[in-house]
Amino acid sequence: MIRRRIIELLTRAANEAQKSGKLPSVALPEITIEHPQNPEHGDYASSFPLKLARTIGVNPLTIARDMAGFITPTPEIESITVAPPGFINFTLNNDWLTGQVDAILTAGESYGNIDLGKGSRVQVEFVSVNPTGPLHVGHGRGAILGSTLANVLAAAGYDVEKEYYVNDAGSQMAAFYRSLYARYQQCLGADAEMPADGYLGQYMVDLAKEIIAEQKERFLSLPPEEAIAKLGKLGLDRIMAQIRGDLELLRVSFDVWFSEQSLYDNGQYKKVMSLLQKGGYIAEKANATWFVSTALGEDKDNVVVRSDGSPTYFATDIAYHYNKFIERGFDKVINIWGADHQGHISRMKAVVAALGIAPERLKVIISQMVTLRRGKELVKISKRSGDIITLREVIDEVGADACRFFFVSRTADSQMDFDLELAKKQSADNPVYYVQYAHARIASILRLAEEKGIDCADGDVSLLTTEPELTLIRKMLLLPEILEVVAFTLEPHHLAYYAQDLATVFHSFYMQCRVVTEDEKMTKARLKLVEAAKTVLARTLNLMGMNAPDRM
RNA sequence: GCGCCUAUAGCUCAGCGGAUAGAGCAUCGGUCUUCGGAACCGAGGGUCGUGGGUUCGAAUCCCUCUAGGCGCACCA
Repeated sequence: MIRRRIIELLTRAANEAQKSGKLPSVALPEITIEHPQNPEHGDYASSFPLKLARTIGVNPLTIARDMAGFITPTPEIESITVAPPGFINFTLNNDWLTGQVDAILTAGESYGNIDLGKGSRVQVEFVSVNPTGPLHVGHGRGAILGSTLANVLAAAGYDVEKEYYVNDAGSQMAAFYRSLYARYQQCLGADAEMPADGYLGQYMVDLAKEIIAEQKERFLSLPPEEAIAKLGKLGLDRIMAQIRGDLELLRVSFDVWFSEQSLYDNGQYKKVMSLLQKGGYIAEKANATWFVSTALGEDKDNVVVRSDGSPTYFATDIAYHYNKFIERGFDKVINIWGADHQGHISRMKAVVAALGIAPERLKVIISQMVTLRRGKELVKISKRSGDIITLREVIDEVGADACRFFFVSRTADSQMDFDLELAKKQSADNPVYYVQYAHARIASILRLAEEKGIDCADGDVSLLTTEPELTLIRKMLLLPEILEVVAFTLEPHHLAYYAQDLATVFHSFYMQCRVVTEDEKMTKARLKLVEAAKTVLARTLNLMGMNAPDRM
């Protein structure tokens, strides 16, 4: 990656300058470069001399000049200039730039890949919704965030596993089972009351009816406890199938579906509890068992086992993270949670620390709330109240591509409105079509060339010298940098902005440069360029889990 | 009361401590009509919520305040 190359050159120059005595031997600040907004300042610029000036008290412009003298010329770089008050600017060489078109074509679908992760193992756990009902838009946001992030991390050289944690144990599931039993009885004309903490949505009635259609009234005669258990299992399977189906529609897939219950069945829960006990992190208070978070700087302790003997959600999450880090040995674990889990972060970090794991290895991304609207009308999303618009309905209305793009283009930490009316009405203006259109346009050009029997394999890319052509190449070269940023910050929205930028630059090129003309040599060169652009666009769309259509 | 998130153009949002704060939509005005017009080019529009501070330099970092959201369970 050219960005890395330039940073290396600067680092070496700084070291050489120190050796020669032009710069004092002090600890150097980190060398950073950026893309100047003004093209006259080149492709890359470093303000390193300005930063160093502070610590050593030398005129930044002098530092810049001294350092520039130590930068060894390379084929990639056309010129290195020094600009006040102390910038070092780099301009890329045109021959090198055009040569990158061939490089992109050679790389093909792997173009953009970098080796940031060096094969280290990362788990991305996301969605992990309790199987008590259908998914809603908020879950969709987490799903798209997680799957896009996983795609990018894989491209950045990490060994990625995607996981869905199935909460098939615990009190909320118990409430779900009891609700299902009540609806089942009611649908068969029996007298039954919904539990106070029950799930009141219409989908529970539908679920009961589905089960009745298949299983008839056979559970009616069983003792309630047994009926609840058996019905519950059937209900759980059906809801999980529905969730999987919804996620598939969004092109979200998982490598592992991890069962909460298995933590008990496999003894992980017991193991981790005795570990924490030995570490002195467990205390008995008021008839319950507590994790002593206060020993690790937390505000308060947290219950792990209730006074009735049942473990809390926090208890299984402790076992789960023990399993992730210790049993399965992930180097890094990324959890994507909804905003309502914010308060859970610090105590989970405390747990991880108590298990002797560096807390930085656990990254939690909080995706803020999505409010759903139809025009001005707010639609409440609550599984219990029952008045829900499901994720599936939203996908049906706006389509998976638009849905994905819409969610991925906003940072996780700001709340967003999802206006169904607007999403539908403006779907033709949706940026997703703008980007996909660029791809389809290129495909169309390539079809034309094929019809004419033009083979561009021997095309000479050095003919690509005009501004629109070089601008397009420059933009294509940014993809690896974008992947680096996304993998580092865990903020996939940069990808969506890049996709739009790339499409814009292509459309602009298209307007100014005709590809297929009487000029055979130029035609072949531009066909190569356009094919490379198609490669980069497709890769970008695919990383976002979107289609790159040849026709629309 | 405490913790976390947010506040940037009319609207929806980008913005990595750096050189003139950007994009889409909307508005206004152009291009064009031989590779797909679902396109391109241009213009207007901003005291970056408030008030301080750090810095050669702050939308960006620190503090105050205001407004909105989410948490602060022996729910998950």
